[in-house]
Amino acid sequence: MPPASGTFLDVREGLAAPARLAGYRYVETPAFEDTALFVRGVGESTDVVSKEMYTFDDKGGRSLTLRPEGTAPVLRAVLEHGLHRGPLPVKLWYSGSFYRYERPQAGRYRHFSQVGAEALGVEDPALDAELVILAVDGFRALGLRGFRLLLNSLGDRECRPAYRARLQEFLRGLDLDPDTRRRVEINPLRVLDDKRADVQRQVASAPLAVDYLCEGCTSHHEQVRELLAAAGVEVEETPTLVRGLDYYTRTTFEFVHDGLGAQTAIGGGGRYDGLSESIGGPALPGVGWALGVDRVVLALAAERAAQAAASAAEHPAQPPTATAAVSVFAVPLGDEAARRLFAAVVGLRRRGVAADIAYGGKGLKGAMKSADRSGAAYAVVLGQRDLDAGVAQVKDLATGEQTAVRLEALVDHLVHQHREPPS
RNA sequence: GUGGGUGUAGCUCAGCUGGUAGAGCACCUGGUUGUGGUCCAGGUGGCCGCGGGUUCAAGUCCCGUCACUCACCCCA
Repeated sequence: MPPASGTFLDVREGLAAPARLAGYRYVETPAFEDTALFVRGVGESTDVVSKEMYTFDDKGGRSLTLRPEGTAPVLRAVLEHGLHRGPLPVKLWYSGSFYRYERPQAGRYRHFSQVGAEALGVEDPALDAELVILAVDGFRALGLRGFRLLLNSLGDRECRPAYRARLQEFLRGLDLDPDTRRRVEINPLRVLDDKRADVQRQVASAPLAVDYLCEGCTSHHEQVRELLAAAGVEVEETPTLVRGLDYYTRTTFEFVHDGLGAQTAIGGGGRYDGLSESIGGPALPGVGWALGVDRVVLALAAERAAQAAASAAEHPAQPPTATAAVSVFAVPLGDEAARRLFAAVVGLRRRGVAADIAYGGKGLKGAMKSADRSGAAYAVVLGQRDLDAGVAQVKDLATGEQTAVRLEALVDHLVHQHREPPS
């Protein structure tokens, strides 16, 4: 709801802007997909698939699922429409709502919003680096400061099996609860990601993926790091970083922030070279990220609150800032004036000037109050007296200064004023 | 799926050991028959989340239920 929705929109556009500049093109996929896409793509052993999906049967008996993430749908759409047969890489971005059936809490909603970007068809570490840089630039452009980038490599189909077996062996020797023991068998890497202190203590000495990477993965990871360093992006190597979706290989990263309550991630992603095959497509490497719009909004709010608290210590409380929705607000007195000003407002809008008018035959005082609340720079008052004189009163709401402007020249005058706003 | 907290005016909240609903802000009107912000006066606005129970009497006590919220697991 406004006014927060304004920030929401800014964040959504701010996160997408760098990707657009980098040649990513917009893709829009359906809000729901065949359930099997997520089961096979995201992975049956993940929490997302095993307990967090909004799944239902449609009237034709098909099992559908409200999308819990964006990568599998984008890849599905690319394969279905043959974009991977055109020039590579295929670079796409998206923005929209995603759904996960979980108990909501601060920063975690059942219906949330993400902006995502994917680069498909080329296995080049420069794409991994490009994407990370685009996300960092998006955050920075929005004014976000207190975020960190965690980076890891999970290996590929060549080296991951050996690591997985070694890790499994280690985890089986620990004292873990039944749920976690089950996870050791299905998806051992994710046990490393457990936040609980006693689990963390036990896995502190676990074997790490970095130590088991094959030559190809080591080289890929090294190149990503070098490119990020060259771009001035600070990285925290985090060997225990494992993401909750099964399709990641090699590069894995997460952006974290402290202002989200119990949540920390404001975005994440990585490489997913096997995903295409697992959903029945050809071999098609890919890398991408998803950034949480709601979470970035919260992170920005947390930073602003911290800043306000800091400056409140030095300065007295500042008045709430009115959001300027329009720059001109028309105040008509009587039917004839209302017709004339309505036409003027329409004319202003058509020439790119944000304008509004008092509706409902409000009295002068009430209409002026509306003008004030609207945040407009100018009010235009028109009554019978002015009509008789062939003018309208243009009032600068900041200074209170008021000048008569001939009616024929009113729109031109305001357009001009709008381009050269009062100091 | 598990645990805690909260549901009263548009918003933020008060309402004591049960006695029939309040404040501030917002909104509207007037003070000013053609001028906003400040000030003053007045006004609109409540199935007290919903259902049941106890009682002469329930916003208040009891049971159930729903919603919201925070946290766990996990994730954006």
